[in-house]
Order: sequence, then structure tokens, then C-alpha cells
Amino acid sequence: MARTTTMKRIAGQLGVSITTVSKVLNNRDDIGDATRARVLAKVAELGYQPNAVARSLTLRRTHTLGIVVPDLMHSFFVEIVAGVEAVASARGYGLLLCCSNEDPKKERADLDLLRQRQVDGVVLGSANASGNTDMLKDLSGHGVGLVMIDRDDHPDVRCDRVVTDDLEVGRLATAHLVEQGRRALAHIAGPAIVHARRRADGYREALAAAGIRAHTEWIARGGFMEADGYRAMKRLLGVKPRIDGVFAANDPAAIGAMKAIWEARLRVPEDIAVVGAGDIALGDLLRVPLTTVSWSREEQGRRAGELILDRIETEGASKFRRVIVPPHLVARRSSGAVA
Amino acid sequence: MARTTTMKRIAGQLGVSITTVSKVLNNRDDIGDATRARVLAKVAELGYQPNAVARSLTLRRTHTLGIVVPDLMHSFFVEIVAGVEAVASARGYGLLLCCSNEDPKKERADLDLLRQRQVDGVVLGSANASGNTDMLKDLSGHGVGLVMIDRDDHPDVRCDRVVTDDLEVGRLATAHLVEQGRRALAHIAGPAIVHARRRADGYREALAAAGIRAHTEWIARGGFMEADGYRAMKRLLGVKPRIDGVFAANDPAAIGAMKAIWEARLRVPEDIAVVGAGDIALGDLLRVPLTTVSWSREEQGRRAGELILDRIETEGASKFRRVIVPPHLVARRSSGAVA
DNA sequence: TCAAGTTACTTTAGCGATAAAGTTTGAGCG
DNA sequence: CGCTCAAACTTTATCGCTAAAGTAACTTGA
Repeated sequence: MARTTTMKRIAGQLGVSITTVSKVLNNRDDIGDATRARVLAKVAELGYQPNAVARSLTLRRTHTLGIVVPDLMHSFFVEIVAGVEAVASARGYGLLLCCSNEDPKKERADLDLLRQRQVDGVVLGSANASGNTDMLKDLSGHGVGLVMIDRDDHPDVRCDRVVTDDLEVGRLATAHLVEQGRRALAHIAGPAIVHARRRADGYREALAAAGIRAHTEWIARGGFMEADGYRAMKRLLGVKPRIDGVFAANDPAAIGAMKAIWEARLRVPEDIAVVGAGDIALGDLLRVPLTTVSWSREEQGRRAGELILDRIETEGASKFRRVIVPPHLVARRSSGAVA
Repeated sequence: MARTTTMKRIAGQLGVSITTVSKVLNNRDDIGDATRARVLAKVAELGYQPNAVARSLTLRRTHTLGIVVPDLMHSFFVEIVAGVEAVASARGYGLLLCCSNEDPKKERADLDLLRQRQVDGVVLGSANASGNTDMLKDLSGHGVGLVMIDRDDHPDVRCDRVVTDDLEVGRLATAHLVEQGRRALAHIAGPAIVHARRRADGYREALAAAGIRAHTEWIARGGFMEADGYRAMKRLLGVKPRIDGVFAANDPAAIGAMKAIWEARLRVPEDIAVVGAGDIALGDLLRVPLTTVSWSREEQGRRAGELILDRIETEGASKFRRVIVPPHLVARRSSGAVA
């Protein structure tokens, strides 16, 4: 293994002090042109690369961000990661990736790892509420920038947030079904987290706005998994008079719902129109392409990255911000909007 | 921002030397039980967390791996990342993620970033050959572990490799079509890289093994993009007597091919059976679920992580290994194998 | 009883860099 | 001609931690 080139070596070969080399590389103005040139030449000759670890130790800045997501198999989170990576890399930051597998214990270990590695900031991808409030407070208390994406738990952790307008998600989906002429509109609700509740609220608001009286049996408790949507839809199929449109709290649930509908020998969208939320990758390649309400995860990631880097790179602590990424409808076949 | 707890602080409060604290935390046996207990108590009281940056500087080991992939929107690479993350994290390593966007310049910048951050090892995800051989040699020359996944370029870079058996991919796909009773078997070739060539070789071998004489016009120059497959299929549709089966070099190309077939008012698989390669996520949710030859990317990632960590954590330099991940057929509707 | 070990620590040095506080040299000036 | 000052460097201290080399106090053994 070849010896690495350090400032010491450069300084040694030139007979100058290490500090002189450091100053040249940091563009200080108290070094003469001749010396500067000699140092630069040596740097090029030896292919010197600064040791970021040493630099981090003195500067107390690692130029590294951490990101914790619950799952990498879901395109959702990957797109967020991609967004963060793009801005981090463009600004010269590294990105330490952690995948918590939806496990609070692992999330805790991940946050620990990031903390020990002295990252300058942490992006926390959406996950179910977990008991790691203490860690988060600790992190942000120690000057580590923190951004939470799509999370409204940990209300007392002071940090920036990038969230979706879930109320609007529910409203857009439901209003779209109304526009398609559907009137018996069911909702497959998600799990007991704010996102899902807000989407349900949006559903109710849109119904009210359209002057439709919501039947209580139109709302089926479901979940975010395909199986949840399937089971919920089975139950909704028993409701009389028959449902003619469903808004599922997310896309996997909507896919489950479609499977249940087909099993009952009904057609999508002719008999029942389906709308999901979240726009999973390849959602447009399904047997019946799925209409969904979407928002850019990549933008969420980018905004998160920007929030955090701005906070890190500007001195005085500014107010914590909350960026709302607006959703939009992606009309496809399952709602009858597209032939 | 609260003061961070360092060994110095602990030592100070207890009136012992910093080294004593260090020794306790590193489980050295030349510290008395009483002192050990006092230190441990203080560590717990102050919630001390070691500073990995300082540790890395002295130990010359960052306990961090880097991974460079060309694209995060392709599930392919994400799964590899997930595999590497899993083993890295399980063994206490962090993972620095870089996405080169298929751009050799960015790849170079990424490798630079990883090098400066002194990562212990680098996993290089598949990408087109690029001119960064010098960087790679440099890295591995400086004792950084290097694993290349699915890359056979840079033949003179000495490192571990995890590859797929592309020849077998081509053979499996083609033999499967033969088993389905197809005889006029076209191949949509990929771009001019070894993987694609080997898959084409496998196609030829399987035809020969089945005693089928391959017509030259059965092989259409294509690519790895959906549009490539679409265009290639358009051309293949003009071949007489009509093709009754196609093996596309990868799944996106196969999807493009199916679109072209449908546009020609033909059916998949009744008129033309289609087989892809790579098993993209959700491939089973397509209008006509796609038969494909697949292999576990997650396993590729895991194996890569293991190779690299083993190399890092064992002293003497062992021989460079080459791990071959075997492919297997995933039979779905597009080849007529499943109803 | 005293040299030779142990035991349980402490001191010193160094990882590779930066920042703050010197030091030397020559110029400018009254 | 001596004094001040700026320019161009160097020295010293430090970041937080570990490894190697001390060093006291206490055993041990012949």
C-alpha cells in the first residue's frame, strides 16, 4: 500500500512549514507568490488529496449528511434519498444512508451511528412514530441540523419539516371521483397516523363540498398494505346501494382493492372507479393503470436537503421552517378519466 | 448548543487520565475494577458517545463503506444498495451513498469524495465503462477495499467482483421459449457491453443446443431502454416467417417490445412470447406479467458487502475473489408458461 | 532482604489538519 | 539611524482519541 500524501510530506519536500501548505490550500493571502506556486506544483506532482477526517476533526464539520429511511424497497423513499443525494453532492456533502427497516430499535442504532460520525445534518424519512424523541432532541440540541419528511410526530422536536398536504390529497382524489359522476364514494382508510387521518378528512370535506351525504359505512378501516385494501374492499362490496367509487389511502391499498373488485367479477372503472395516493413507480403499467394523487418525492428530498444545508451553512439559528409540497392528480384509467 | 461529552470531560470529573477512560472503553485489562466501575458510571451519567471522527483519525479506519451506483430510479441498483447497507450496518459500518447519474465525471467526483473521506471500502455498482481506471487503481493501491458489481471493465484493476452469469441468463431465457414450443426465436440485443454480448451468446448456445438454426435477421440491435426494445421489435415484426418468441436483453426493452407487438394488433404470448431479463420491480403487475430471467440484486449487494468487509477486517491480503450469482427463470404470462 | 515482577495507572507522542500567536526581514519614514 | 510596520513565514496549541513507553506502589521468591 503506497504512502499517502499529506501536507507534512509536501512541506517536508519543500522545506516549508505545514502551516504554509495549509495556507496555500486555503487561499490565505499571507503567502508569497513564489512559495504559493512551489506548493501548488508539489501538490499537483504528488496528487495530494486532503484528508477529510482530519479536516473534520479540527473544523468540527464533517460535510456529511445522514438520512434514515424505513425501507428501500419502496420507491417512495428511494426518490427522497435521490433528491437529498442530488443537493448534498452538488454542494460537496457526502450522504450516509441508513435503512431502519421500520424498526424503532434499528432507527435508534442508525441515529446513534450518525451522531457518532458527527454528521452535520440528518434527514429523517417518514416512518411510524417511534420512541426516539430523546435522540432527536439530543441531536438537534448538539447543533446537528434535522429535517423530518412527512412526519408530524415528535411535535416537541424543534426542526425543519417537509410535508405533503394530506388534506389536499384526500380532497383532490375525492373531487376527481365526483367529477367522474360517481356519487357512492367509499374510502379505504389508512392506519391510525396523521397522514391517513388527514386524507380521510379531505375525503369528507370534498364530499361535503359536493353536497353528498357521507354514509358511515362508506369508510372502511384499512391500512397501507395491499392486503389491507383487499380486505377492506371485500367488506365495502357488501354495502347497499353499491359503491361506485373508492379512494384508497395509498396505492398498495388501491391495488388490493382492485383485486377484490375483480374477484367479485366487477370491472374497474366501469362498475367501480378507484383512486389511490402516492403514485408508486410503474403504477401506470398495471393491468388497469391506477389514477392516483401524487407529489414529487424527489422534490421533497431536494427541499429537505436545501433546508438542512442552508441551516448548516448560515450562522445564526433561524426560525424552523415547514415546507409544504403540493400534491396533484395523476389521472389514469382506474378512475374512468382516461380511455 | 450543549457541550459535547468527551473523554477529557469524563477524565476531568473523575480525576483520572484520559488514557484510563480510553482503556476502560476499549476493555483493556490493566484497569482496576473500582476505577472501571467509576468510569462506566460517569459514561452512563453523561451519556458519553465516542467521536468516530477522532477515532478514525488515530485508527486510520473510518468504519465506513462507500457505494457508487449510476442511477437510483432503477430498482436494480437500489436493491444492491439495500443489500450492502444491510451487511454494513449489521457489522457496525456506515454507508456513504453516491449516485453518478451515469456520468463518468460525476463518478470521478464521487470516487474523489469517498477517497477524501477515507472510506475503508468502495462498492462500485454497474455502469458503462468509464475512464476512471486510474482512480480505482489509486484507491485499491491505498489499501481501500474495492468490489465491482456486474462490471467486467477495468480488467487490470485488482479487486473482488460480484457478477451475474450472463451466459446462463441468455440460455435460460431462450431454452424456456424453446420449451414453450416456440421455434422462430428472435433476440433484441442490448448495447455493446459484455453483459449484453454474453446474453446474446447464451441465446445462440441455447438455440444450437435445441438444434435450431439461428437466422441472422433474428438478432436485432437494440439497447437497454424501453424505446430501444420498441424500435427493435418494430423491425423484427417484418421478418418472415413470423417470429413467435423474443428474448429481450433486459426488462425495459422487453416492455418496449410488448408495446410494439400490441400496436401491430398481435397478442402476447399467443402470437409472440416475450422473455426479458433482470426482473424489474412490479414486473408482475404489468398488463401481461413479464416472464424474465432474474437473480437477486440484494444478494449481489450482500455478497459485495461481505467480500469487502472480510477483506478489510482480515489482515494479510488474500486473493481477489470473483463471486458468481446464479440467475433463475421467473415464469409469468408473457411467455405462455402461466395462465 | 532486595532484585525482579506485577498491577494500575500516567505521560508522551502522534493521527492530519487549522488557527492564533509569534518571529524574521526589509522597507519606509522622520 | 533607529523605529515602526507590513509581508511572509514559523511555532505552538488544539480537535478527540489511541498506542507505546514510562512510573510508582506492591508482591513475590530465593
